[in-house]
Amino acid sequence: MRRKEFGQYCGLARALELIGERWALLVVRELLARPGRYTDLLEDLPGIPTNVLSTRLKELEEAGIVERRVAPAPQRGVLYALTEAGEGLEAAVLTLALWGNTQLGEHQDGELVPPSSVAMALRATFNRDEASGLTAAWEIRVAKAVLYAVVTDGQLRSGVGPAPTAPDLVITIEADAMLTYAEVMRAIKCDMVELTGPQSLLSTFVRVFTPPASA
Amino acid sequence: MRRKEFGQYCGLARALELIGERWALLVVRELLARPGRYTDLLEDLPGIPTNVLSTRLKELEEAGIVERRVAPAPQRGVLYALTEAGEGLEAAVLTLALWGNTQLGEHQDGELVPPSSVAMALRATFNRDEASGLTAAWEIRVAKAVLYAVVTDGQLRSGVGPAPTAPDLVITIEADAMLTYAEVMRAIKCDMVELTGPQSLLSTFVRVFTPPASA
DNA sequence: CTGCATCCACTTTGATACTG
DNA sequence: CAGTATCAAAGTGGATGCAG
Repeated sequence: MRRKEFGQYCGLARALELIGERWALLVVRELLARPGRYTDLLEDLPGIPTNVLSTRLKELEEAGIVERRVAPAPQRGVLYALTEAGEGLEAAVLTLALWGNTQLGEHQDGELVPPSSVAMALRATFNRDEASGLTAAWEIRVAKAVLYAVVTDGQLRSGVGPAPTAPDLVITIEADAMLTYAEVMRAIKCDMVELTGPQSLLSTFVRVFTPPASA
Repeated sequence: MRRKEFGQYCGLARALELIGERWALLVVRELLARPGRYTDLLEDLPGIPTNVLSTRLKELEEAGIVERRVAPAPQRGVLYALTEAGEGLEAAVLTLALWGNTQLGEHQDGELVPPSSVAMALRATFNRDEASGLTAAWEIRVAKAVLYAVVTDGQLRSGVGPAPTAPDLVITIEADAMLTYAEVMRAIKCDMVELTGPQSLLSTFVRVFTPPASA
C-alpha cells in the first residue's frame, strides 16, 4: 500500500488516486487527442522530466487507463493509447478544462498552446443539435500543427494529426505558433484562412463548433 | 514563478495548477457539501496532515476558490467556504466522481465513506425531469452523520448537516458507520429505515434520486 | 534514433509536537 | 480553535547515460 491512497470509499478520492498526480491528466489529454509514442509525449508536454513520464505511464498502465501497443507496420515501436476506461475520462477532462478556461487570463505570447487542448475545445464546444444527421470532415492546419474534426452522422471524432478519412475541407491559418480555439474561430470569422474544398463547409464548421447558449 | 506552473495556455493545465495538488479537490468536495471550519476539515479528511491543510487553504484562497469568513453569532471563529469560482468546480467534481465510481471495487469495511461524497452522489444522481416543479425537503440520518436534500421548485440543494429548512421527511437508518449512496438506496428499498413525516415522500425520494437511464 | 534508467539537488508530503 | 514548527521520507525537475 502506497501512501498515495486516501482510504476513503469515494469516487472522487479513487479518481484522484488514479489520475491525481502531477502530469497524469495532461498525459491523458494527449492520448485523448491521439495515441502517441514516448517521444511524442515528451515533445507535446514540454517540461515533463523523462523519468516522470516513464513513471506516469507505468502507473496509468497499472491502473488500466493506458495500454502499450506495438505500432503497426511502417513506424514500429511502442504506441501508448487509452484503454476504454481511459477514454471514460473524456467527460471529466472536458469539464475540468471548461472550468479552467474561466480561470485563464489573456494569452501571453510565449505561452504554448498544446494542439491537443484545441482538439479538446472542439469536443467541448461541439453542438450536437446543430450537427444532427451531419457528415463532414475538416482538417485544420495552424503553424506546424494539424488537427481534424470528423463528424459522421452527427457523431464527432476529433484529435491531433491529419484527418483519419480524407477531409472535405482543409482550413489553413498562417501563424507563427499554435492558436487557441478562440483565436482559430476569430481567424475564421475574420476571413484570415485559406481553404481547400467547398467554402460552404466553413460556415457549417462555425455553426457546429459554437456552443448553444453563450459562455 | 513557481515550478508548479505548466507553462501551457490550456484550460486543463490551468485547472491542474489551481486544484491539482494532493488533497486540494477533496477540500473542495467538503466545502461543496457545507462551509466548514479548520477542525471540521481535519476531521472529515482523515489522514490529511494539518500543515498540508493549512497550505492548501492558503493556496485555494490565493486562487480565489476559497474564502475565509468569520462565523456568525453563536459559534464565532473562522469558516471556510467556496467562492463563486469555487462553486464552479461542482460539475468537474461530479464528473470526476462519476468516473471514479466506475473504478471503485467493493466497499471493504474499514474504508471510510465521507458523508460529503454521499451528498455529491445525490447531486450527481438528481433527476431533473422527475423533479420538475417539485418542492420537498429530506433529511437523512445514518450512523452519526446527517445529510439533507432540499428541492425547491425543481432545484436541488444538498449537503452535509441538518436541512437548512425544516425537512418534510426525516429518513433514519441504523448503522455502525456511514453508508454509501448505493447502500442508502438499498436500505430504503429494503424498508430498513425509520421515517418521520409523510411516507409517500419516500418513493418520491427514490424516484428523484435515481438517474434516468441506467449506470 | 527510440525508450527508457540513473543520479542528484531540491520540494513536497506525512507524522507528530507544540503554541497563541 | 486554528493553526505553526520540525524533521524524515517520498516525489519532482533537470541532466545525463545507455541499450536495442
